[in-house]
Amino acid sequence: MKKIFDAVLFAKAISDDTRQKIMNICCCEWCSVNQIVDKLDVSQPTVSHHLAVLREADLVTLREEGKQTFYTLNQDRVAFCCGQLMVKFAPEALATENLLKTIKA
Amino acid sequence: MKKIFDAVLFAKAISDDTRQKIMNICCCEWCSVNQIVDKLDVSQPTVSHHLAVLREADLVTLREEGKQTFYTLNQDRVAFCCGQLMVKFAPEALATENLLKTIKA
DNA sequence: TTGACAAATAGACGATCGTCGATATAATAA
DNA sequence: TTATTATATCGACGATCGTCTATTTGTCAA
Repeated sequence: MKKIFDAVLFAKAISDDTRQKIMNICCCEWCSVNQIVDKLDVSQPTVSHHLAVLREADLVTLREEGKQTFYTLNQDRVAFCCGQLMVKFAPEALATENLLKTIKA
Repeated sequence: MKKIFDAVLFAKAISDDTRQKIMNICCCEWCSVNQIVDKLDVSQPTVSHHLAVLREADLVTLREEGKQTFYTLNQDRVAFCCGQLMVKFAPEALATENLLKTIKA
């Protein structure tokens, strides 16, 4: 369980096209590994590998159910990481100030 | 001039430790290449290479002055890209809704 | 014009990464 | 039990990446 924010780890986790496709697929719903495989042009081991990377960055949540494992994107974590990026690399941008306001409010 | 947002290109650009260090160094000020080199433990060509990557993603702005070239982080671009990431990968998160509100306002 | 300095580019090398097929693990069904 | 299905792990391979040294390009000063 790595709660702490690591900007490089987060960036690396989302810096691959296949991984971003997986993130989109299970963005707003729970998907089994095979369901994800069916929607992509890569092998099942490749999908499992990418899910492991996303898991490592706490970007997906999983739920085991019998033989199957269902994944869904951890949207709150994504939003949190993006917010941290903004604070770190865009401290003077308007959008960042607004973001901080809504957090404090 | 690539104004369009490419989530993978952005993620790849910021997914390296040295590059993030450079981003921090020239976050809120203009720095020459040598000034950046002096604050890091890598060679000048390496810094130039990383600056080219950041330039490719429109994450830095440069100003040439005589022999020197000054770089500064494009904070607005960083904020924009992070916002796009949130819209794409955290559409249902509260922080994203707030972000969109402040943009429309 | 020559020399010094700043930055970019070229080419090479090792490390990391994305992908695969093969296999292991684990749960269910027959 | 045995067979089947779902997923994870292993080991290998080629591609990409980060770094270096050497060199080039461009600017200014003597």
